[in-house]
Amino acid sequence: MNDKPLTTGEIADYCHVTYRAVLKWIANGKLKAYRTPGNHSRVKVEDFLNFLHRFNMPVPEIYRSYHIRKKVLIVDDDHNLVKALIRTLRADNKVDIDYAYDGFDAGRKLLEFNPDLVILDIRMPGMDGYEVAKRIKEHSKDIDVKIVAMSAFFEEDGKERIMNIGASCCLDKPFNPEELLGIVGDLLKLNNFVQ
Amino acid sequence: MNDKPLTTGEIADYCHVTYRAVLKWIANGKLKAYRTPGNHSRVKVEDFLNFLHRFNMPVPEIYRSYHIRKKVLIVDDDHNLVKALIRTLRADNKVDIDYAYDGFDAGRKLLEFNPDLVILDIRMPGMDGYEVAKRIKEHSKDIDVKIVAMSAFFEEDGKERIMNIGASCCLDKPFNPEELLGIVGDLLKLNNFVQ
DNA sequence: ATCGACTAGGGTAATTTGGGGG
DNA sequence: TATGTCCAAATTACCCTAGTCG
Repeated sequence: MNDKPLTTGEIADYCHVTYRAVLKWIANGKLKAYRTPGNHSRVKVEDFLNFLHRFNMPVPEIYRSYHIRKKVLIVDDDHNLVKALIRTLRADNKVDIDYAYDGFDAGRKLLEFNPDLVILDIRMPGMDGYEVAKRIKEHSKDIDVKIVAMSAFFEEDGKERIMNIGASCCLDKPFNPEELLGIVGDLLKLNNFVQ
Repeated sequence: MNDKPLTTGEIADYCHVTYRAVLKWIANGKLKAYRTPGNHSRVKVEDFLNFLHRFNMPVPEIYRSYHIRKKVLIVDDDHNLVKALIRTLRADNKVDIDYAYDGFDAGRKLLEFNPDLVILDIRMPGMDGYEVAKRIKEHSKDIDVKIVAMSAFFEEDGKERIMNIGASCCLDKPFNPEELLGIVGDLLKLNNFVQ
């Protein structure tokens, strides 16, 4: 499979427009791209496919079977629990994983790692989980990053509150591996290989 | 062969109307289209030809020999059987395939994938196969989506009932690959070109 | 370093969209 | 109800030259 970054011309061909239009898409932020030192644009296959998906555009034949490997970010201060989560997800081998032990790293990795789903501990020392969830949702207005809220103890209106912010579901600690994999697979639609 | 998506202007020329009329066709759902990020419409050749056929409009010279690839949707909760069906159909390589494991996805993909034929398991947990068949037929009043009913066990009046709803035929599980390919090829007239 | 092919960017033309009203 | 026409705003296409890529 070819995962070589695309030039504006190639994208123009795939989308049946001129490269001039593609440049505009990049310029106004609709299509994410980086630049070579010589100021030419390159687009990662992943970004291109996300773009196509967001605008309901047809996927080129060559990329039909390209499986975008989804990314999961784990945010929890409990190192052992993070390791357990990683073990569970890694055994399934369907997602790429990164983690953060505190709010700062969580914010950094949100941009750097650019996850599709965040497993978020609501109760962490020195960090308001609800606030973090809100930031994630703000950051991802048109990307739709899923949030799976976790906690050993939800205050009485906690679950409702976090769901209102935009979490997809709440899980109690300790977590059930099967349940977790089911939820993650479901949210990321990991079992569809067609289209 | 040219399979580049069409603009409203090109379609207007082919159909001898103004592009304004084409836009209306798209707006009221008669002609399926997608949009560029800049909100311009593009129509896949396949959708254009379906449209022409449905309204008995003449096919432009250039597309006379264009072969529309038919689409088959498999609806069954048995993952292994779905895989077996996909293998069988894929080996024949005459149709595009998608599948759904439950009623929700079946409904979604009916609209999204827009199949020409549905292979439908009548007996699925949490879903009334007859009801699903009825919905498919309602949805496709002027598209005529074919239904191939499948079941490991038809109740005594089951076959009659599903045929009355509009299924084209009934198959027992396990299925016979040759028979399936024969039926699918027959129903979709896979050896004909666009007239 | 040279070459052919491609890309960036500006300016301008052509096309598309949406609304409103024949 | 469907289509043709007029309008302004937006998007895309086409022209050019300079610069980059491989």
